[in-house]
Amino acid sequence: MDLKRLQTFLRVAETGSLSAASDRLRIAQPALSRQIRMLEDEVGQTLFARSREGMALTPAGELLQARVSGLLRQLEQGVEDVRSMEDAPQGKVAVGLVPSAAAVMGADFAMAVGRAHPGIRLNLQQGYTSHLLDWVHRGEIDMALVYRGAEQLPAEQLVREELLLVGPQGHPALDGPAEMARLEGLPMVLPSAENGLRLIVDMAAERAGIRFDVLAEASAFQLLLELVAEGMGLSILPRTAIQGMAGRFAATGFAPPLHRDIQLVLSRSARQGRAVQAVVPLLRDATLKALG
Amino acid sequence: MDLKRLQTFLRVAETGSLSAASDRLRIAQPALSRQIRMLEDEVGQTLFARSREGMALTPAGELLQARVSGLLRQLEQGVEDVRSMEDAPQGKVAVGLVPSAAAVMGADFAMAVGRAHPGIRLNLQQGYTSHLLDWVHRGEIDMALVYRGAEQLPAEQLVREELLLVGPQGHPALDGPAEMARLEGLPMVLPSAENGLRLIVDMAAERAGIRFDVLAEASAFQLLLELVAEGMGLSILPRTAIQGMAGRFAATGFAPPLHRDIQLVLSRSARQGRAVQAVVPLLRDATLKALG
DNA sequence: TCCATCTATAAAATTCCGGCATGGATTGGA
DNA sequence: TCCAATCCATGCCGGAATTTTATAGATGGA
Repeated sequence: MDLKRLQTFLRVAETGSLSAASDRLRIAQPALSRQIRMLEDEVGQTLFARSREGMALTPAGELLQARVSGLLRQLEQGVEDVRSMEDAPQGKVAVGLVPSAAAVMGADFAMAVGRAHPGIRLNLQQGYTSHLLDWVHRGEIDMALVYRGAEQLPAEQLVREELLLVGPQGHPALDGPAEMARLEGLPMVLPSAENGLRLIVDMAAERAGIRFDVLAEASAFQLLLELVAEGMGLSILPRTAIQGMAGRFAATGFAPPLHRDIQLVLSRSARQGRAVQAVVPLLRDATLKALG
Repeated sequence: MDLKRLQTFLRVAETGSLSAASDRLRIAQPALSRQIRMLEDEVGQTLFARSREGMALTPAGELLQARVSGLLRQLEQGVEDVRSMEDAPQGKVAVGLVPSAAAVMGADFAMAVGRAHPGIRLNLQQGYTSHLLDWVHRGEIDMALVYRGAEQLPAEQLVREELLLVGPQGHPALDGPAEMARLEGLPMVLPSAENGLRLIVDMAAERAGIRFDVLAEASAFQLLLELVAEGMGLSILPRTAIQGMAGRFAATGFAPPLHRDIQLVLSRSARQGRAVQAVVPLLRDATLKALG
């Protein structure tokens, strides 16, 4: 097994073509062709389906990619840790954030890492909870901020955000604590389905045995707030989303309260790597500062 | 980073000398010398302390070994899985067993694996719970049978063994359920301290606020039983240890019952690897058959 | 002191790999 | 229908990297 071969395999797999990978790797295309061929011989499987459009992974290729790519990252990082043993931590650290977290605190977090550990190159991935958990599990990324932890991975509870019913000033439904059951049929503007928040809201609605009248969906909270301000309907959003908006909106908590948990999950490598360990407290701090 | 370099590094590290490794790898010694040198340059650390006795790992070397060896195993196995995609599962699977489990079921288990999956090469490691958990954690082995699971790893409860107070026929303490508090000062022969069982017994004694009068310790249950038969003292052993000995000994359970749990812990790679997945049910069956 | 046992170094031989030129296949457009 | 463009594959060559062979250097024990 040659490591370089595996790396070129991964590169070709992600670019989807020999010629494209050849540009990025600054290696002539025939060389890559031969590398892939040799890897295929070694493995005894066809890894790519060749076509006019380039190279597409076969099932065997996908399996190899899934099994190998995380391990290579960890290997690199392990060597990097040894290299910078008595210096400041160095190397690449990959962190996954759910979109809302990325928007609220991504930049601050990245700056904090750059300031505290100039030797660490941060790789920020954005994705939904389920994908992020999968990546952490496979070692593609070292840690992630997600909305509900996995049972199989150790998760650390960081923040519990309360979700509020938001509407224009003076709306009758916002008088006192909100009850889910009384929202039956009310016009709503809600986060769209790919948002983890929506899942929580829908589940709560189902539990209360009601259905919303969802007039609009949007993934950006900003947009939702504008729709609410226009009087289109009510929304359900985390408290942080309407911070600094006092006066333009009214909001009230639910009874019983509705909330979403933000958890930090670490990959196996995260408990070993020095660079990763250096980043963890910064991520924790940034999260608490932005959302706590 | 070259993979071959890392592998020779590991080999040299475990043999402790260039010349010994050169024999095993069928590679001339100067080649190894150069490989190590280049790895050291690459990492920027001295990995071995050279002496007339051979090569001893420096702290940096130990770190590298710890970080890298598990990953390489998993990498090999990943490639092997792709290679044998549509065939029967193949490759090496490393399993750790606590000594007592190894003695009771090790052979049966190994035979079952060989019978069901001829392509799988089984690597059986024996060790104490704490070591095994560490190895699983670092990916050195794929799974282990241990006495208490780790919090950080998903563990599956397999068997709960009841521990019995064992003594010669007619001993007064064996009349009815035993109570820990009444064993104060009684002469005992117990498993020695490296045995996981002893830890449980000691903790129970401490909880009851008593101390045994430990006349003898032994790690082999067989030996302990002989001492008990000689009338040297009482012992505390799992029920399976005295199976088929009815007539020679009397035994009674504790109130409240004392037991030890046998758990199966899987490494991260175990949830991906095909070969590993094929072995898991066999290990489970063998355990239940021998101890359940 | 001499031998045995390590690792390190130097030079020759070999193997491996990347680059260039080119071929073959497929598709889109004139 | 034919040409051009865009893929990947193959053959050959030169250079880099690695292994082998041979040997030196160091060190502790008979």
